[in-house]
Amino acid sequence: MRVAFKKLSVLKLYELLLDHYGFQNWWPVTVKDKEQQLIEIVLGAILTQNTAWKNVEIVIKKFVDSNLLNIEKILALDLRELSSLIRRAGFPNQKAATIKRVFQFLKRERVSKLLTMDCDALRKSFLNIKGVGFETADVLCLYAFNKPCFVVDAYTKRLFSRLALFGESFNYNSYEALKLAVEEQAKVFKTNERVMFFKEFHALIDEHCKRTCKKQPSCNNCFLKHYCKHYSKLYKLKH
DNA sequence: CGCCAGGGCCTCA
DNA sequence: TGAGGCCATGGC
Repeated sequence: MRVAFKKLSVLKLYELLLDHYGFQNWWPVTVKDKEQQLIEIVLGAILTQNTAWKNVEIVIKKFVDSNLLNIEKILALDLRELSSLIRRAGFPNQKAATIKRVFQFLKRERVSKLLTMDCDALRKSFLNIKGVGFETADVLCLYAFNKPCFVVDAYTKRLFSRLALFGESFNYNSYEALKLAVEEQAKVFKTNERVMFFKEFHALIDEHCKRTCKKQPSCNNCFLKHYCKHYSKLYKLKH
């Protein structure tokens, strides 16, 4: 017996995920005010670094309840206060320092100006901030500043690698290579559609990996198994 | 109790 | 330039 292994394209994968899980509407925010939403997203992006979102939510709620979603108010906290406030999200010392640096940057450069910048320039300026790596920079560009910017994370690497989405010799460990490959495929969209596509695609990938394509994957229940190189290899081993 | 979570930095080869 | 140690807390 052979497994029917069908190769997926990026856009086909997106369609399948969207059909299966529905619209995710990321990034999740809890406040209504647009300026505060941007601050909530920036905070969440830093707090969620290698941390379960559940813990981030609890910390964000503290900021909301204390009316702290404000650049000046966050900058007015000293490092020790900030660190203790975010303790539950892990790495409190590192993240407190990063939050300070990012909000100092937002204050100095002005959010209104940053919103008018193109994605590449904005991304580069975020990457200059210590504590902001590729993923966080891309999350800020895409979700906080609505720039057309695909976010790669550990889930993306894992899923694409298992699917062999770009073939078996592709370097799925390379952040930039994965990002560029997806952005290349997204050129068929207009800018606004592209932003929405990147937001949803990233959210859907994370949803699928949390539920099914875990470190120890639940391949038997996976609706993508017939498209998956990983599953087809498992299947061959068993038969 | 051990593993892992919506990473990033530093070091060292 | 990539692998490995470290940062910290909480859920399961």
